[in-house]
Amino acid sequence: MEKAIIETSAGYIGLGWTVSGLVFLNLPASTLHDAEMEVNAAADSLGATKGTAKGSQVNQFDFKKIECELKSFFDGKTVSLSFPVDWAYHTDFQRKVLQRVCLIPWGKVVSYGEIAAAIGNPRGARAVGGAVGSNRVLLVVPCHRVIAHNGKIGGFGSGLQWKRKLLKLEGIYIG
DNA sequence: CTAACTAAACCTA
DNA sequence: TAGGTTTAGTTAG
Repeated sequence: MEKAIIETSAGYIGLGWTVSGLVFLNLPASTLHDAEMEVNAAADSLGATKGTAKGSQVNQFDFKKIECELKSFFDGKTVSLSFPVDWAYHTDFQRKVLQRVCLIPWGKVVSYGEIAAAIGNPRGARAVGGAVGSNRVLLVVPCHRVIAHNGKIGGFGSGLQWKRKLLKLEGIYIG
């Protein structure tokens, strides 16, 4: 697995990917050191820290593009952030949910229940909550655009303040 | 209309 | 089996 860190106006973003696509993408950390720690922790938890050969030509992944879009995103610009993802570390159900979440356009929000209905489980809203909570590819899979059915913000594993901040970047205000 | 509480529903470890 | 980024229904104020 390849690893890298991208600097944006909001901080240092760590990410990891394979030939198949992105494996994880963290939220901005305030220091380069923190970002490195997070990247290593993420890679470790996936048990894929070994064999990070730098020599292998794994540039099917458009690094330049994601770097540009991430910087733009935190500068408040509208970007698609649609990149290939390596779903190998997710469950089938989680993949279904997350791929559906990927379809939510910039600046829009959807409820957990709507996602559940869209994948054929009208009563599985809570399961959807668990699935988006397992999302390792933040921003690329815009799980922050999934909120509760009554317009409330719902939850966010990495900290609710982040969810608010991300939505604010897209012009959405809650609470 | 809001707040509080309950039950139902579904996936993951 | 417990618990999570839920939701719909009921009841009280």
